Amino acid sequence: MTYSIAQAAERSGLSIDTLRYYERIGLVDPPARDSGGRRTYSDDDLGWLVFLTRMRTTGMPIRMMREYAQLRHLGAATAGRRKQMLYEHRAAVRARIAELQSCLEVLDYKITHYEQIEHTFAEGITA
Amino acid sequence: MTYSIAQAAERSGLSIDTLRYYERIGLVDPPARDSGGRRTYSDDDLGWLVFLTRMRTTGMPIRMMREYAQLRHLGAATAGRRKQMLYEHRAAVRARIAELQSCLEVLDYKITHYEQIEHTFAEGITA
DNA sequence: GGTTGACCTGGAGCGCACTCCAGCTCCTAC
DNA sequence: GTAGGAGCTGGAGTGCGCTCCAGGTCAACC
Repeated sequence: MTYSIAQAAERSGLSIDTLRYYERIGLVDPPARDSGGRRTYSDDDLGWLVFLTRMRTTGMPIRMMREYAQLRHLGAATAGRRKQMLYEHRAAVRARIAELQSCLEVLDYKITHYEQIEHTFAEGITA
Repeated sequence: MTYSIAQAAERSGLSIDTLRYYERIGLVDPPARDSGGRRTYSDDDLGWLVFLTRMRTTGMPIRMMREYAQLRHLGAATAGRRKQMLYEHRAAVRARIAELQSCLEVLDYKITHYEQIEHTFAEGITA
């Protein structure tokens, strides 16, 4: 099964421009081309794109994804280093979640504060 | 208690340049100045800066913080709208956390995959 | 009174991750 | 055979959030 760039964009959640951009900067291998010179993405290509979008979502910088892609290119010998990268990134994502949760508490506190003001104000009116 | 810009930077976690930048774009009110024309931040100023850094950490865009700052300036009458903004932002933060957690699962899966490869490889050697 | 160091201003520059554009080719359908 | 639409390329432009810089002022210490 192969996909046009439009289909690949739709399935990966990236824009067509972004797909070409990722190819240009070496984040994805150049896909096959049809007789007319158009890109045809394979299921493997799609899988990689989806993985990339997941990593982007977690805030992995492009330069890191590129490094990962290059290691992947070098084959099984680099599996250890790739695993190490994922370990480290996982730790970063966990830290980020913790950070967000801590800020969430501040938000909750602030919102409670606003609700108290409203409450006080309502009492003032009925009193 | 007042603070120099360097002290305010240290306590808020923002850089000196960022403090001046925030002032320039209307995110913080211009602080008082000493006889030599230097900024002197009050405890209130500091409190606002800390709140801003929390919101920035959660990914609130600067334009939204500016809107919030402007509403705050208009006084108690805008409290409802500010609360509404915080509600919406809280929902966004929660969604973001959920998204990160879902990507974390992908990461876990991928890492497990690498560990399995290593395991298989180790067996191959000892066999 | 000279040097040092913190701070000032306006404005330019930067890194990131896209996003858009002009001008072209190619296939398809009528 | 031509009109339309998808895709192609190289390169320029964008938005965000800072960050840096030159050239100056000011206060304090020696």
